[in-house]
Amino acid sequence: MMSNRDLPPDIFLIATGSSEPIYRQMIEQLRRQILGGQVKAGDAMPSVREVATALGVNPMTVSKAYSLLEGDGWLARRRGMGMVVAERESQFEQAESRLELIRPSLEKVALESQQLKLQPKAVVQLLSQILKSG
Amino acid sequence: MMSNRDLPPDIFLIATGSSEPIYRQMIEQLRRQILGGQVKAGDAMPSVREVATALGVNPMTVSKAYSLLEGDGWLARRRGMGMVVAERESQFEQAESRLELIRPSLEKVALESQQLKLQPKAVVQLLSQILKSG
Amino acid sequence: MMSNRDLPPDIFLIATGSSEPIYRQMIEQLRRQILGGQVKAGDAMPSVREVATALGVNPMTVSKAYSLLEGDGWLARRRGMGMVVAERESQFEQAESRLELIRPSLEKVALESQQLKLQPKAVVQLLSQILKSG
Amino acid sequence: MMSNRDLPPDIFLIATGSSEPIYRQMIEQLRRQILGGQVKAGDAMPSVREVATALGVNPMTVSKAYSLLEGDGWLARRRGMGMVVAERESQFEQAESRLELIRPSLEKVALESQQLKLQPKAVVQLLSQILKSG
DNA sequence: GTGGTCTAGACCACC
DNA sequence: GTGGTCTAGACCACG
Repeated sequence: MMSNRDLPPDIFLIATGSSEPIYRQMIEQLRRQILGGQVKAGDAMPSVREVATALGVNPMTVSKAYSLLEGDGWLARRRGMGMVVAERESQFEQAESRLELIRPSLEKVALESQQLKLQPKAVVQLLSQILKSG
Repeated sequence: MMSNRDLPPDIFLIATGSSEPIYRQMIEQLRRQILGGQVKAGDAMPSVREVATALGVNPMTVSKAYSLLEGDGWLARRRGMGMVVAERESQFEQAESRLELIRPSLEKVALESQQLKLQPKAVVQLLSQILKSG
Repeated sequence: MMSNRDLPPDIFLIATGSSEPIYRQMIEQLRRQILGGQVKAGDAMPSVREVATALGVNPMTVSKAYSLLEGDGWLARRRGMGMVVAERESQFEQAESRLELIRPSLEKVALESQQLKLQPKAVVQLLSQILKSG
Repeated sequence: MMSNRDLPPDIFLIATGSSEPIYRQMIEQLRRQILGGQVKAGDAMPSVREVATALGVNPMTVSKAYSLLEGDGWLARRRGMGMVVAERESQFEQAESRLELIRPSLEKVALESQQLKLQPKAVVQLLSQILKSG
């Protein structure tokens, strides 16, 4: 099934203070929103200029993010008509595969917990609480 | 209570592939090991040169990590005799305070989970499993 | 000798994925078909609208290709009756001249072969094979 | 086997007149030189600034080429020490695989030949001649 | 010294 | 209107 919505520029939430580059934040956010199903294949991305003014960043920064997303097959260019979310082999859409994508962050948590000598139970409880409140 | 062990160079585990700077990895790891109690006040740090060769990184990188750790009061310089883990006010040693140090990593997990539309329960289970196996 | 066929819209084969602009692909293809004799002076071109819908491209793109072909004397406009393939001085119709038109593509092949350190013989054989199978 | 030469800036030959973007020319050239064996894994790339001044282009243009090559696994970053040609799974190093890389250009030749109604034999001969003279 | 990021502004090709 | 490319120049992080 193919979606054809026009996505608004505010699909991106940029933390200008973060040390993570703006274009990287955009890439990661869109990837997760595609994998999470909030954004679907066929959806029309907001134009580079639109996003740039909405976020208050340079158009080239947005363009860089779009280009890299295109290079990795997440977006497709429609010449002279902007970009759309690309059709993807659905292998990653499975819930199990998505769960695997969170593993690296969880392993980071595990390493830090161990070095802080924290009780596993306490860490798990804190995560549960954060997940519920979010 | 004062410890006087000579710490080995392999207290540091560096992921050269990671995007996190090497000196930052070293800082965070030592901090957590001090807070976790694996490394104690009075322990003698391995020399810059020793660590550099063991890890295969630039001595200046190790030196930078040591200097920053000294600047934050985690290490103390003993003239001509290398560095030792510093005495600290025990405020951070409480388990509750240590638990707070893991919160940022957990919040990152929460954000990613939400964007991947993962079941909180599944994420929590996966973390439990990783914590047990580690 | 003057031909008066109505050419079908599928004389154009467009690779939308290619980096070469659509209008450029159309121009090159028609030029080669005229030079190769598949398309003859007097043949009636399909209308802009016809081609656009058949190929799924923007009518303006087709129109641009037609205009440029007209500007170079490959097509002629008959008021109110669409475009026809123009009469040309036959200088290019000679086989030797046509052969020269393939030279740039061959030189590209030669450069790539050299950088890939391929055996000239192997490249020539592969081309022979492709030409036979096509 | 690992090479450790310092590559000169003139491994790149840029046609500023070409419609192909500079950074793309650089990417394609380096890829072919790696596949052809002229440039080997472990070779140190000339610095961005060095290449930029040698070619008379903007450092960001060179940087873009390097970044994309890194993203595709052709180059590896050594933090603070420049870039090196990356180790690759040797699957592409086989002569047969390299030969396949020339196929798209040959198919383009075949299409053009057909539309120009050229004799396959004449095309093959012309290619042979160009390959010998190059 | 190295590469990375971002900005500002210009120009181009395509539709 | 769309995205792509390039320049010039600044600043930063890393080693």
